[in-house]
Order: sequence, then C-alpha cells, then structure tokens
Amino acid sequence: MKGHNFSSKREAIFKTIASTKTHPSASWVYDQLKEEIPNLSLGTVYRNIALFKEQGKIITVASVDGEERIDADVSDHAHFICEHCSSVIDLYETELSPLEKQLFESGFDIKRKNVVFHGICCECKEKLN
Amino acid sequence: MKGHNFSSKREAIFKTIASTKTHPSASWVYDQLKEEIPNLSLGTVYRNIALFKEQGKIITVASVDGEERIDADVSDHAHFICEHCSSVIDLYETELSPLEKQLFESGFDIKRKNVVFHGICCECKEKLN
DNA sequence: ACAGAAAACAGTAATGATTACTGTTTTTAA
DNA sequence: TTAAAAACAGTAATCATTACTGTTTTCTGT
Repeated sequence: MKGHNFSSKREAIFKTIASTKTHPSASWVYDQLKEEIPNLSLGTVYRNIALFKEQGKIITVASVDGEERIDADVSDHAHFICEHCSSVIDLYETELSPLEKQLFESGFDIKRKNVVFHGICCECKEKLN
Repeated sequence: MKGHNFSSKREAIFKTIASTKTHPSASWVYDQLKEEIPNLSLGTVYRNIALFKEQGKIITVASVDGEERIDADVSDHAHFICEHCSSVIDLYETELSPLEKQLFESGFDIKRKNVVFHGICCECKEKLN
C-alpha cells in the first residue's frame, strides 16, 4: 500500500514544505533540498507532493506564474498573491460562514474552500512609488 | 496598438465565452467554434483570451484538471468546483468585507479576489448514492 | 539476521497546455 | 489606394507535470 513505508527523502520533503511560509512550488522544494540530498529526483518531489495531498497533509493554494503553489498549513485561512513579486501571503479570519451555510443547505458537499486575493502587496507598493 | 482592430473571430470568441455559464477552457471555446469557423486556430483563441484578460473583460476562475477556466462575468462572485464532474458553478453573495477592509488598512492593493469552494456538487452527490 | 514482496526511488522519456515564431491575410487611416 | 499595423493560421518550441523502467530500499514473516 502506497505511502506506508519509511523514506528519509519523503520526510525531508515534508519538513521543507512544512517549515516555510513561502507556499512553495515543487521546483522550489527540489532546489532547497538538492544540496543536502544530491541524488534527489524532481519526480520524487512531485510524487510525494501528490501523496501528501491525498493524505490531506498539504493543500494547493493557487497556480502562480504557471507553477502550482502548496501549503502545509491546512487550517482554514485565505491567501494574498502579489502580482508583482509573486509572493503568497497568509491571511486569517475569513468569515465566509453565511455562504457556506447556504451551500450546505443546497446539498453541496464542501470539501475545501480556497480564498485568494490578487493585487500588489504593501512591500511592492512602496517600491513602485 | 494591440486589440484595437476589428476582428470577426475575436468577436465570435468573446461571444462564445460570454454566452455560456460553463466557465470554459480555451479548448472548449475552440471546439465550440471550429464547426462555425473551420479555419480557426487554437492559438488565436489563446491570444484573444490573453487580450480579454488584459482588458479586464474576463477573469480566470481556477485551474481544473490542468486547464485554466475563465469567466466573462467579472462581477464579484464566488465559484464552486465539483471534484467529480469538474463543473464550475456560480455563487453570489460572498460577504468578505471584514477581511478586505483589514487588507486595505494594511496597505495591500487588492485588484481581485477569488473565492473557490471545492467539493461534490448536489447532482453528483445524488448520482453517487 | 534473511528472503521475498511491496514500496520508493533516480533518471529519463512522454504528455499536454500554453506560448512563440514565421509568413500570410485583413483591417485601418491617411 | 496604399502602406503600416494588427490579426491570423499553422507549426514549432517551452515547460510544468506525469509516466515508465530498471534499481535500491523498506518491510514482514520466518
């Protein structure tokens, strides 16, 4: 059965994802680890990311500049994506309950909600002035 | 200057996008039109979709099964994506104002917000039982 | 500890959506 | 009407992601 054997690479991949606030892409994780683990394969990173998603240990935040960005914080929170620097920033306190309640009452089975704001972050806003 | 000449294909592409509630992908639009316009090129569909986005006439909703899905309804509304049938459904009345207000006060320049629920739609839910 | 089976892996090739390129056709504005 | 700009078809290239193949690692029961 898949995902039940120990693997030090899997552990390292998860640790890298879980210990950053950057909401990384697969290639970012790979780049972070390839010095420490020279024979790591990018396919292994992708395979384990897919596994973590199945296991509910990570979520997909959004696709930014053609790359999928992930998050090991699976708690209910929103994100802000900067159009200028492509950074992804955590936001808490979403208060979507009225809409969720309405959906539930309409018979929808909500597995996950994904709230993403797009714009220019305050750092880039200052730089651009 | 780009996007300022008349083009019947551009018109047809926009009309196709604007007259559906399916939140189509580029290839869906292409498939819809290729009977009516046999010499249409998929590249033209992509090029015009990019133009419409720049012009703010359409938005990207989400990436579903590896394909970007678009919407000519640029008004403030949310979406529900069914994990089973991949349909994208409009939802209105989001009520995100408290969070938006907080972002504005923190110096973020919000261009767009994107609220997406993932789960099983009520039609699929019935079928699966 | 050891052997066989299952899982995980590296390395590479394939896939498929999207983008770029090239030469041609269409539109525009004077 | 004509030349410049824009739009296009058709094709090739790009690039993130996935699939494949043969090898290595982990696990489980003895």
